[in-house]
Amino acid sequence: MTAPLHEARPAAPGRALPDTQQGMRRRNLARVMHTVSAEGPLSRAAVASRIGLTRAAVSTLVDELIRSGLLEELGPERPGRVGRPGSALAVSGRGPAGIGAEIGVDHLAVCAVDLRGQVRARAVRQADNRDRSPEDVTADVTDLVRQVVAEIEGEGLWPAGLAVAVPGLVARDGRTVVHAPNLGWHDTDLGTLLPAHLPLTVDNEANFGGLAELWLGEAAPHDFLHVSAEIGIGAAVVVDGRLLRGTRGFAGELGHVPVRPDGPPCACGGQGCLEQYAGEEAVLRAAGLASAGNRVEVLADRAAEGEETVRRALHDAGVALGIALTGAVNLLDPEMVVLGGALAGLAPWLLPSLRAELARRTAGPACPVSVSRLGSEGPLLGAAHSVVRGVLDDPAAVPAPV
Amino acid sequence: MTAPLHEARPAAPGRALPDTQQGMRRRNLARVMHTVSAEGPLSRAAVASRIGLTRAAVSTLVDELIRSGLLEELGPERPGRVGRPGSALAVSGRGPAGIGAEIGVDHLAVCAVDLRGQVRARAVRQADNRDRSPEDVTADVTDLVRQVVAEIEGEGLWPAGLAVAVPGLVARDGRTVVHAPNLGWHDTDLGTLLPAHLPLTVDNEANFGGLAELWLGEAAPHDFLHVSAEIGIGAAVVVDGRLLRGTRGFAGELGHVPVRPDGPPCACGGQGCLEQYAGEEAVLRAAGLASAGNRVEVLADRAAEGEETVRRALHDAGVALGIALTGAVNLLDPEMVVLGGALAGLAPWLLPSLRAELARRTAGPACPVSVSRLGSEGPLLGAAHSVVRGVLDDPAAVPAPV
DNA sequence: ACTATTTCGTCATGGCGGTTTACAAATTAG
DNA sequence: CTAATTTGTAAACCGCCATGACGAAATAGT
Repeated sequence: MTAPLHEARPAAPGRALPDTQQGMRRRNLARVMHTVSAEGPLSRAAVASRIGLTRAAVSTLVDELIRSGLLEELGPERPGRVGRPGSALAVSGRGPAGIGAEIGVDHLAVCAVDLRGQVRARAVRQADNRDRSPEDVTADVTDLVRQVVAEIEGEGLWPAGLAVAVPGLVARDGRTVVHAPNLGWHDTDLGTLLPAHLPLTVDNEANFGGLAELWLGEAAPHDFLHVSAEIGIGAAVVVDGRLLRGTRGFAGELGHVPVRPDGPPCACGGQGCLEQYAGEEAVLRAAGLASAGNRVEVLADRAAEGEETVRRALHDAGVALGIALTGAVNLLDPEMVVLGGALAGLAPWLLPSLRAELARRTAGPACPVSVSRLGSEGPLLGAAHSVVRGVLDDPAAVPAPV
Repeated sequence: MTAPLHEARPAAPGRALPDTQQGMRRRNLARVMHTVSAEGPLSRAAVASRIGLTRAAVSTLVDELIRSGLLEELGPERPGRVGRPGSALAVSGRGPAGIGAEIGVDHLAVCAVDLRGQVRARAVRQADNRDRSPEDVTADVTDLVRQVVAEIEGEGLWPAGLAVAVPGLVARDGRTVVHAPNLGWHDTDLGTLLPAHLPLTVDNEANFGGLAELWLGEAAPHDFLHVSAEIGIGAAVVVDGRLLRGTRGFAGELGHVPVRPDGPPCACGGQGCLEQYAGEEAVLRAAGLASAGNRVEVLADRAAEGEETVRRALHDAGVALGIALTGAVNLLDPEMVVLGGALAGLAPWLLPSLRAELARRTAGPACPVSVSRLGSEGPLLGAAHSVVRGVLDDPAAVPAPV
């Protein structure tokens, strides 16, 4: 069946379904799953009042979901209030699981997440993937996926799909890596390289990081800008709970927003792009650490040690980020800005100047800036969860356990 | 019933309706209306195949819509093909109409648009509204609305709602003008000042201009940035056919995107905002026309006459716009950028430098920039049409003709 | 001209989905 | 121990779309 499902862009549950009775049924199944998933164990009556259907209707929906193994009956609730206690329903800890994978420049990671959102298995492999061929790298990924799948199958779980986060631009087809400079990949169709028996989604790691923040973040606002800097500087734009992808899938390229129009030239053809001031390479150079193969982690260490050059470099990067974000905030009026990925670790030294710059340039209250607690785990978790969301969004489309 | 309807943000027809049979019916009514409205006269069978329902189902839907006066039967189609010819259905030229109003700094305008999208009546009043009290201005608007309504009532039309475009920031409640510098209005609730018997929507004129482009524009893409400059420089961000409003309703403030971070100070608290380079006042000053009460029209005249200072001023404004738009395009990856409002008239002198700047700073093909043919009519038409869209989006909610 | 074919619109029937109503079960309040 | 409250389910009902059959109105072929 490999129903197209979601393409990692759920959040508007099943709007594609036809407006027929069957479509209605499917949407209502989805609403039950979402409600139970989001608000913990709930009785049928509680679900009914939340989604606006009658108890009787919810009963039949729940029966169907229990029969397909997506929901579980936990037994009677603790009374507390007057009246017959309900029977608590929870999302099943067995059944379909989402497989997430991350292809980083120096590591590969795969994990499995069940419908409850728990990570049930993971596998990591350190390797310098710069300039390795896509074939080699995907072979390793396939290997890790196999390990993880074998591990969860012992626990009554089976893979419902695979989502892969890559450090680069991905076409809107959700399969093709258009350009991944740090890997040296161009127009690479991962659909032909990865296991064909699993529904596949490929997306930018910044996008998956943003989705992770949307689904798992503490503040978890509905409209925000998630900024991360692994390769270049990417932003995930979340509007009304949906990820903004852009016509070609290239939205969120914060790294090439002009900060000083007469600044140093950039590979993109422009001048004074944000990346020239706050990109990994630029900051390392400004901090005097460009020589060795140093990476972001080193910056945090040196800054913590109080090294003045490093602190100044990060301060300046914060200013540049503040300028670029002022533009973005004026354009999008988000609820907040979240710093994720490598930027989260550098936040203590970036935030003061960043916040100051943003506040200075804004009339009225400035847009709040917070730091993601997911850190570098974001993209991997977001990928795995996107598969899970796909199941919640259309439970009826889940293929049989076999 | 004054159902909340739409708040001028339709496009995702009726997603608010409950997933029950009645909601399904209402959504299907809406789909029939949209289809007939968008694709001209159509037979029941043609509608059925387009929206994926059976002919029988569409028949009952159409019957209901004809009974409520929203659809009309035009009679048998010209045969042409084999088989019995269908009976052409069209949106009714009588019935509910949308009333749009525009409050400009130097004029008021009101118009009525029928379900077919035709302008059926209009009324304009020239008046300098700077620093007139909201009470006085809205009294005039109410007067014009009354004129227009009287005019259309003779033709079997009746007003289904009023939408007002204002030159300023509007809160998300769709009634309150938070800040309209050129009018001198602050936190003004128009809901208490305008006729209470009509469902009211208030929005930024840039937003309505963008919606007009979406609904009436030639290219009519689904994802674009509509830039206009009446007061300040505003942009309407349209994503996936929906207007992006932002958390507080302040999205699209392109005028305060930093262009040169160390540039001249701006009233917003920032420095080097786009408005300091491409805003009306800035351009007039650079063109040496600041002294008199000159406005945008004068610029176009002088530029057409070949006046060098004016041309240089517009060239420079184009460069600044190009820089700001580079940031926006990188962030949003729109299908295109559309210049509207006063900018449309100045396009011949702005476009060359704007396009060059955008192309220079973009890797790969640059985002196309086009000029709206709606010009200064955009906001008014967008407002009126937003009411019409509201009717198409939920035909069942239309109150009785009385 | 006449028949076969195609397509349109409608009607009767049926299935499906949620609602309504009623009721037994399980708890608290008094 | 009774009254009140809440839960979950079953039976009857209603609304909505699908199905299948039909007459109507056009074309295509002989």
